Amino acid sequence: MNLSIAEENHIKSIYKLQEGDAVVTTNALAYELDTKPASVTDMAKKLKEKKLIEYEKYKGITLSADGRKAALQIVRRHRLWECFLVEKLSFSWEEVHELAEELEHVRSEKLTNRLSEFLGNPVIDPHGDPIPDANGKLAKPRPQTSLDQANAKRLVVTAVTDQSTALLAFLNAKGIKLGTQLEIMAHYEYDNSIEIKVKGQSAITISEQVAKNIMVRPL
Amino acid sequence: MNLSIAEENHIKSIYKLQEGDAVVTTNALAYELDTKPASVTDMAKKLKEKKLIEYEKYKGITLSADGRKAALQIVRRHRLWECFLVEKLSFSWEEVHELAEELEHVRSEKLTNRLSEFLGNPVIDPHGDPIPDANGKLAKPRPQTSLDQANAKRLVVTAVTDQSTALLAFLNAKGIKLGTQLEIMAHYEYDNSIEIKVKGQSAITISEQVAKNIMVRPL
DNA sequence: TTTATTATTTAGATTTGTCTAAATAATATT
DNA sequence: AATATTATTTAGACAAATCTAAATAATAAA
Repeated sequence: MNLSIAEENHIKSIYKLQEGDAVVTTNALAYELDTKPASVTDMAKKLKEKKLIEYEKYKGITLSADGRKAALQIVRRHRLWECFLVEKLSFSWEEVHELAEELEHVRSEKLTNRLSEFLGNPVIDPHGDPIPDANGKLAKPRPQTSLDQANAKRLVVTAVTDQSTALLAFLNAKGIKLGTQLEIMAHYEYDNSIEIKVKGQSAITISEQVAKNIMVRPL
Repeated sequence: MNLSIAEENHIKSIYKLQEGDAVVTTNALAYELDTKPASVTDMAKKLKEKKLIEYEKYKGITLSADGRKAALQIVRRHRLWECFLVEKLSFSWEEVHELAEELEHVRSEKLTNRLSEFLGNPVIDPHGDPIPDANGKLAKPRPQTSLDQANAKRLVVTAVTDQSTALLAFLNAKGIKLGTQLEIMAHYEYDNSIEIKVKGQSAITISEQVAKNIMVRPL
């Protein structure tokens, strides 16, 4: 099955919005892809024709087994390129998403597998997201909670759920990245902000919104 | 100036066919791009509009200064990716062209420059072609002749002019690559075939057609 | 349960890049 | 120089991916 870039992008976004099994709505997908609902409807018909999604008028979209397989390949490529950019070309965390967005569309299995090997077959990308293997299998995620709900005192950053450039740049400025060790100093009930100490730095206070998007596990 | 993939491919092929200053014909370009002459005419109008080429009806095409600059950037990306694929991902000589053809369209200067740095700022690619630097400057090519016209006995392979998979696979099978040392044993007048000894191997005979596409310089 | 609101789809248009077939220009041949 | 051949362009069509505006379905509110 040879997918166009537009088709791949739709498949990938459906996968992202589905989060397991949820039905994806036309509007949500249009918003995610920065297009119009009418365009999504058009594409949905095409992808249904190709048996990559299940879709009935007005009933929303889910990936078929084939669609999920395709999505995992795209995600694999995306995350491997992110690793490459960060580890080999010294790009910072927040810069890599857009570039990986382009590189992911080079659909060569051989290239993908060689790249993976070159990187030491990593299983998580620089944002902490798991990288599907050549068969599309995801490493089972280690238990993690968002920082605002963590109860342990000493924690390690394992992922960031909002990958907007703004948040990633903020975290970068504060010296917070994957694997960074944190210590919770205080919770402020008033606005649910949290005071944390980043290992080797002085304490800072972060908003609830930021805390919600930082995933951690106990050290 | 933001070029589409189709526009970039046209620019690149014009650059390739121009070889310095020659005028490129509609038919030649169509053949090179595996499209139809009518399509080339359409694109020529568009590229002229964008001031990337000089073009008058029935008079053929040449690159403008801007067009040449754009072409050199594309060529730079293409050749850097070829280096990456061969040196870092252990692809063989003849496999990399198609992949680089896709990777070259990721138009990020930062990525290109970081990649170049990562590779040690190479000045020739795995086929022996020079890699333009960030300003589009080409290393001046060292004096070289095709193997069928060489007069020295002992030679080094510096480039291959026909990059068809067939030829590259042939050379690969015979253990001939960039930097390979050759010794000319005999010329056969009958069909202009040449007997050569590849360093460390027994002698082989190659056709005139092959010899014409292997560039060498005296050892 | 009507009515209002929101979500989704349809119909028809647009852009990009391509094509075929026909027309025209340039070049080669007699 | 007239004619034949080849190269190039034009005209009109098509597919992919998108859009806007209007129509319809689903859902929420009165």
